Formats: sequence, structure tokens, C-alpha cells
Amino acid sequence: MDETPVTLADLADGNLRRDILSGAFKPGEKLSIALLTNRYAIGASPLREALSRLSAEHLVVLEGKRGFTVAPVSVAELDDISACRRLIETEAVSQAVAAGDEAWESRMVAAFHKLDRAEERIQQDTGSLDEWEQRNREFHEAVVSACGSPWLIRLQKLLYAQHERYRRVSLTFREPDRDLRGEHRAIMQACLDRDAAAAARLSAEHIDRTVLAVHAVLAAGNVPPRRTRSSTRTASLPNRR
Amino acid sequence: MDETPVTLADLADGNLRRDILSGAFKPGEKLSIALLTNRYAIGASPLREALSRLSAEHLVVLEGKRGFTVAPVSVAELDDISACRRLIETEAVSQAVAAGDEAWESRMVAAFHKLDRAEERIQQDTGSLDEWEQRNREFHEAVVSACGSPWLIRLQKLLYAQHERYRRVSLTFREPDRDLRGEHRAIMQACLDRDAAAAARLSAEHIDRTVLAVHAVLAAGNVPPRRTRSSTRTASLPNRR
DNA sequence: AAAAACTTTTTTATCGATAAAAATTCGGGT
DNA sequence: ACCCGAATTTTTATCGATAAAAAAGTTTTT
Repeated sequence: MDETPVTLADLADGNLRRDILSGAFKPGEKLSIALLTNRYAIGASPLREALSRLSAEHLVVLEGKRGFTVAPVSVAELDDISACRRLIETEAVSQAVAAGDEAWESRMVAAFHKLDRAEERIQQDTGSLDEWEQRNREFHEAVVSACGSPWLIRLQKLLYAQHERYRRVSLTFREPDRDLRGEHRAIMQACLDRDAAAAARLSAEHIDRTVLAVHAVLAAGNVPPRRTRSSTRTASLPNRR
Repeated sequence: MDETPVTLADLADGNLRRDILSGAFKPGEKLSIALLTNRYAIGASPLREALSRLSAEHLVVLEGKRGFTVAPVSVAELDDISACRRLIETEAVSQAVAAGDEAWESRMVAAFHKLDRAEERIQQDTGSLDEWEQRNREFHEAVVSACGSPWLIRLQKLLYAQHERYRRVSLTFREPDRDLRGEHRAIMQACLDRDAAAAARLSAEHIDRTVLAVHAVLAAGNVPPRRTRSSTRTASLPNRR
């Protein structure tokens, strides 16, 4: 019934989003239209449109007559985003627990299962990180999906994306001493038990643990260069052609 | 020295934002590129870019190959937005009270004064509503400005804009039995007294009162006759196909 | 007269070209 | 050698044109 007309700008949006979140484009990096056009084989107009959307989501920044750049990262902003995500997501989880029906439960269980399998494969070094990231996102979206508030969901997605970027910028490896599977399972279980307080608390702790891990990596010297006026040397490798 | 290069897309953004928030463009109304180009005397490309940004903020919606429309309104979404704004703004106010310095206090006092004067003029029927709206926005932004969290501020702006649109769509007249000046003064006073709990509570109540008022208007029949701006189609009905 | 199929009109999405602005290079003067 | 400023290159922002899709209108068929 409902067609899905996909436009070139949508494609560009998807590509850019993926490459920014995955860290293929580094924070602060210049996003030159000319380069992007032959990287994606998409014209300048759709690209500009996609970049405009992303700039409203603060994944890229658009400066006056100076073009687009990937939004910079900083420890301070990591803390800021994390605090906001905690605020939004604990509220959303609580409401979801209160309002969720059976369909929600099964969505959650299904998403958890797929994520759990990906975790498994990662631990055996036979899985892709991209896949894990996608399923992790889907799990967290499933959990809050029953909160009944489109805006909470929208904000959750927004902040999750920002958070994911930080995670992937710094976490190319896995932390060995962390039981992610257990954390996810616990969140789901609290939801199934309809224990809103526990679900919210576990979610908050889950976020906090991630923040600590990323924090450690960021603080340990490997801080990407902060954007300053015109000092944006392309220290990264767009690696095209 | 930071220059401020203003681009045509920025101009279009500003114009569109103003006209959507003020209700000159009605919810659900089609935003045809051709019409907009000679309304603002701005080319199609900058317009498209501005509309893309606004669609990321959910002030306009972009459907597949069907063009842009002003985002629709509904009572359900009003409640949703209001709840989110309450969540964000109470948190931001609390943090601002905890972290605000003297400069913050004076920003707030100054903004309150300007708003209060506008209130005064409105009550005497010698003031413009646009001016009042701007100063109201500036006051609320001043209150949260010291919260120390750029993302909380960003979210506050986002939700405030949505809320403003609802207010202006339905509130062409003033509610006589409401002491807005007193409410604003009370919020500011609680902030100056460094009473975070009271400031948060008063802000929440402030939002809730607004919601009730808008709710009443929205529920009692549809959108009241706004200023004549080539009202093309039915504005408030969720029209499909 | 209603439905279906075709045609015309309108409008969107996109491209290619271009003017303007910023970054870069280059060259003389101190 | 170094700094300042003019000329050059690069890149951005924008326009005008165009192909394609949707909407509106028209005709034909039942």
C-alpha cells in the first residue's frame, strides 16, 4: 500500500550517516562536496540537502561560507550527551514498561536474541562490528518503542546516534572485563518483569559504563583534534578511488 | 574575530521558521517551491536546503517525491511535546540554578524586564504579539542558559519551538484569567533564591497551564480564523491522498 | 453516469554551469 | 629569511534548465 519512494538525497543521507557514525569520516574532517560527489556518485544538490539534514541533527556542522565538516568530539560533549541520553532513555524505558503490551515484549525478546547472537560471534572473533552496532541500536530502540511518545523516541534516536559515534570513534576493540550480554539481558528481564524502576536504573548504569569506557580511551591521549579555524589538516584517510 | 557570513539558505530558514511558527503557514499546508520562490525572492536551491533543515527539526515534513508540507498538529502531539518539554526544561532549570553565576542572574533579570514590559503593553492593547513571543522565548532561554549543557539547551530550543507553534496556532487572543507576569516573576525569583526544586516546579506548572489553555482551544473546534494568508486548503485535518 | 485509460499540466528532484567567496600560491620589499 | 599583499586556484553557494514523477483533466468505454 504505502510506497517507499527513495530519493537520491535519502541515499546520500544514509551513506553519510553510516560513514560518519562508523568513523570512516573523522570528527572535524572537512566534507568537501567535490570529494563526496565522486565517492558516492551522487550530484551536489542531493548531497547538500542530506548534509543540511545532518547538520540539523548535529552530526555535521555547517559554517557560513566555509562548507560542511564532521561535528567535532570532546570529552565534555561526551559527558553532556550521555547525561541527556540517560535522562531521555530512563524516562522512555519507564513509560514503556508501564505501557508496553505483548507485542512489545516479543519485539524486545527478538531484538535481544539477534543482538545476543551477534555478541556471541564477536566474542569468538567471527562477527562484524557493524552488525553488532546495528543490532545494539535495534535492541535499544525496541526497549523504548512502547513508551507511547513519538518525541521521546525521536530524541532517543538522536542521542543514541551521537553516542554511537563516540563509542565507535574510540572503541575499535572490546572491553574484556564487561558483561554486555548480561547487562542487556538484565534490562530486558526487568522490562518483562514490569519493574520500571529497575529497568530505568539498569539502563542508566548501562549508559554510565559505556561512558566510562569511552572516557578512558578518549582521555588516554588519543583525543581527536578539536576543530580550530583552518587547522583542519586531513589527518584521516577518506580512502577513496 | 568571528565573522558572521549569512547565506541565502540561512535567510530562507529564518523566513520559513518565522512564518511557520507564527501560523502564517497553517499545519498541513503544502509548501510549494514555486510559491515560496517568489514569496521570498529566493531561489529553489537555498529553499530546498532550508526546508531540509526544518524537516530534521520536524517543523516541516518531507514526503518521498511529494514535496514539503508544514508539520501537522494534533492534541496528542501537543501533549507529547509538552511532556518532553517539561522533562527537559525542569532538568535544565535545576542545573542552571545549581550552576548559574552572577552574569546568568543579570541575563535573566534583563530578559524578564523586557518581557514584562511587553506583557504590560499587550494588556493595554498597544503591543505586538510577535514582540511578546520573541521576548518570552528569550526569557525562557535565559533561564536555562546557565545549565552548562549545550545539548539540554539545544533540546530546549527544539521543543520550545514546537510548543510555540501550538501556542500561536490556537492562541490568537489572551487568556484573561491568567497571571503570566506573575508566573514568570515567580520562576525568576525562585532562580534568584537558588531554590532549584521550586524553580523546576514552577516551570512545570507554567508549561502545564499553557498546555491546558491550548488544549481547550484545540478541543473546542478547530483552528480559529488566523490572519489571512492565502489559506489554500484545509489546514488542520489529517488529510490523506 | 461511473470507471478506466489516456493525455495534459503541474511540480518535484536533480544536474550542469557560474559567480562569489575563501584558501593558496607566489613574488617583491624590508 | 620573513612577512605582507596581489594573483591564482580551489571550493562553495546559487541559479536556470531538464527529466521524471505525480496530479489533474479529458476522453472513451461500459
